[in-house]
Amino acid sequence: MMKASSGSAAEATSTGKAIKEKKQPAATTEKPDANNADSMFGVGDGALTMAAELIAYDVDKHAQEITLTPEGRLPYSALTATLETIGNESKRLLIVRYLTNFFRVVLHKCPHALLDVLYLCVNKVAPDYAGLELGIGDATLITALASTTGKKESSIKSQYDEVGDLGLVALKAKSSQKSLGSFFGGAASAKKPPLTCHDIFSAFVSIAKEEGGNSKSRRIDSIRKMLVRAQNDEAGWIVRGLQGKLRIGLAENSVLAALGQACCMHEIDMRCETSKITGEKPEKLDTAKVLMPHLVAANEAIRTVYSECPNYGKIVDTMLAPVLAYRAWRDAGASEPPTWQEVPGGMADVRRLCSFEPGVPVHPMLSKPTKGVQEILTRFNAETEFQCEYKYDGERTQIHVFLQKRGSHKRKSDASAAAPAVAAAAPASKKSAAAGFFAPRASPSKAAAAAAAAATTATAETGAAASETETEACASAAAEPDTSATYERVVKIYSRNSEDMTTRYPDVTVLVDQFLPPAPSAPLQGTPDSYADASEVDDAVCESIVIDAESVAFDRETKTILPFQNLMNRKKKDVKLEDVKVNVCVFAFDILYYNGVPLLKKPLRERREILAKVCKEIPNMFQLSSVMVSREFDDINNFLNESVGASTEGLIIKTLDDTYEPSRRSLNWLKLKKDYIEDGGGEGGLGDSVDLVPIAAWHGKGKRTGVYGAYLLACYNPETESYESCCKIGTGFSEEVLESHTKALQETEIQWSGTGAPRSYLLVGDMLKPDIWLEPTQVWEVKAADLSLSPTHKAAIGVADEHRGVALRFPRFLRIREDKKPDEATTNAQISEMYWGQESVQKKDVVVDDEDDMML
DNA sequence: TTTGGCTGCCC
DNA sequence: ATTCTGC
DNA sequence: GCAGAATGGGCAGCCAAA
Repeated sequence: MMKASSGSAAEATSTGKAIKEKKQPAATTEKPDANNADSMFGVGDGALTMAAELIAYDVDKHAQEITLTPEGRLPYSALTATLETIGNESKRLLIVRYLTNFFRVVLHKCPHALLDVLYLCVNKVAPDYAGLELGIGDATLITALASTTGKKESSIKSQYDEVGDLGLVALKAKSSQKSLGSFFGGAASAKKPPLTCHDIFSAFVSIAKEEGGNSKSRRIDSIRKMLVRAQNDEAGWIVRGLQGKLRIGLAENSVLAALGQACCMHEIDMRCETSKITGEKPEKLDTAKVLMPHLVAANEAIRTVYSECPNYGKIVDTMLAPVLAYRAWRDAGASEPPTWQEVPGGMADVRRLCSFEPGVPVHPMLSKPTKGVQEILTRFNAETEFQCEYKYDGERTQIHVFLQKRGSHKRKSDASAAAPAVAAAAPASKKSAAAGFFAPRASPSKAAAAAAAAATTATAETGAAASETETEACASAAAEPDTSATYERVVKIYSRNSEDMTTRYPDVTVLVDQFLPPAPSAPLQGTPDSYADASEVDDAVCESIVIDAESVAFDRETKTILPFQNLMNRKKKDVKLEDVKVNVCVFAFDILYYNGVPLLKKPLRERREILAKVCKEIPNMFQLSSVMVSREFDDINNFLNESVGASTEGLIIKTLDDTYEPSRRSLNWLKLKKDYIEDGGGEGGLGDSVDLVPIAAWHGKGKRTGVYGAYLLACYNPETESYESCCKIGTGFSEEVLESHTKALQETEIQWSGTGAPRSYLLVGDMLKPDIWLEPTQVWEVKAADLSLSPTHKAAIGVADEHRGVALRFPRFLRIREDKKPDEATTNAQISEMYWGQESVQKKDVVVDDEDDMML
């Protein structure tokens, strides 16, 4: 697995293979599993095999093949070897199994490296809500590679175009330099100690934290240092890691599956090991059939935990607490009786200790597209009740409100790392603490305290960088009422991708006090674990709440919804209430938490009822989303039309009995937009379909290497007989179509090495720098959701707007219009009309209207 | 001081 | 965002 | 039907070059 290839060419090919290749149509022995989603969770056919293979895997043997550094660090090469193996595999079950077994080895050999490894696998540097990002893109990497190898940036770029993978470019550059015995990876580096996972992750974190003057060059220096120390194929993985995409068919969901299974297996292994000491007889889990339910449960647990507590540091600390306690006990010579089993944590406790709390964003429910009203009706049988709801075109906003001790703001790194230990020492039932009676605290034994310390140390060593910027959930303050303290209600706002947007919405933050019941002066006593129904919900006082909503740019004068673009014009950093120029109306559509009670497992029907009960609508500022319940085709169709008339995108369809548990199915809602509808008939407003001409192209990357990955499209201006750029397009192509387009259009390439467009009849903004230019020959039918005034594109410039052209939003390829010549493409005038014809765009100035008429 | 490239993050 | 693809 | 990986327009913020 870790065979070091000596030849540089072999190294290059090695990573090259990690790009998924098209599967040969050759006979496969394994039949495709129709129900593969389930087998991912360990329920299908392949799952038994998976379990059996996990049992058969000799963790200890593989652990011995890895040599830790003298400091006890895990070599980076151990990870890259696994990534390499995964990259050569396309079966998801196998990918997950490889990673699972690697995690098991890490847990066995070097548990404190798990967090580093996890972060490197998911290509993150901190939890999403911590607001720490690498700040490295392709351009920076190209500069870094050029400076490391002494090559020109243009040469790196053209190699990138050719091989479609910057990681591969790094490897090639390295090997060519190696033969010259210079810069990177020369003889000198052979003496250096190997890179460790900790080295790489720490470097990533420090790159992310770099800011201010010369920060770019400092980042590049860091990258160069890593690349110089890299051996074999490591440079490729470093580069891919910095790109933020490993591109080996392994992303967050698979990593979570592997984490769950690995922890499950490790606990089983550990129980076997310790049973010899304690004399206990562990449950036999040595057959696939017996093991499988445990794997399924572990999978489910980790998925749920991560969706409610998206913080790997906290999860790992919690999972490892008993393990580390055991090791501490074992390493201490086992003179005292074992108490590590009392340490809370591991699979048994992780759900409880890492559960949903205000202050940490939950993964939001998402929706998937449907083709029309009929599809919705056929999808739901007659018993399934559902609601239709406007789909507002704004920004997803998850609003958290919770009580916090005054002045306790954010906890610092030490508290963050220690959080699991603190949580562990707290009573299991929140209720007993909140009730204010004598809280039976499990007074932590010596070993438990030691374990807590060990867990903290592990994080401090390996994960401090990540933890430091993490904001802890502060709602736990409510569990320990402090009579001397005063409390304030804190508001946090998170985006669809769990980014902290609080500072962007001072207006929404202030709004909270207007639509919510007043805050209690101290934490509520005796809050229930759950509500039997909405009537039990206290709407007199609101201590805490989490609301799911869409914030939409709103004109309070005309009381109309403004286009998405207006919302994006708002300032984003350090926004003061007075700075707000573009007003917002918050359309709330769900409630996930109220006064200490999680509502995720309540059906939508009840959540909606509670939401309506506790939130007071403030017209044009805070409203509940428009909802309609009916299963009549005409009703739904009318509601869809009405929604479009109200400047929204369409409808979201939600079943009334479903819960809010994104770990189970994050795409449980359906969306219905006009432009999804496959009409067949005329274009008549059912989404915008236009016929445009490809006039330039870009080389594809990754799985599109070797074909053009994106094209520049233009509309036709009959007056000037020129083509005006309207959008780029990069989706809607099957692989076959990508091939044929490349083949056909390569013939029409215009040789050109100058700047700007090669022909006067190609009107394209300076910002766009296509790889190649094309003579206008084809017409493509393209679908879009919307049109917008563009800073980059030129379509209908001087017609739709004096200075700006029109561009398409969400463009996708439909088909070639064989029947049309380029000069029969959609015209600039038509594009202008379509732009101004949109509901959300009001033409206020009648004079402009007249001018348009005169021009025609 | 202004401009423009790059990046991340909304959709 | 949308779309395609392998499993 | 999931998960992953291709790709879109366009905004503010940041930093470096002009």
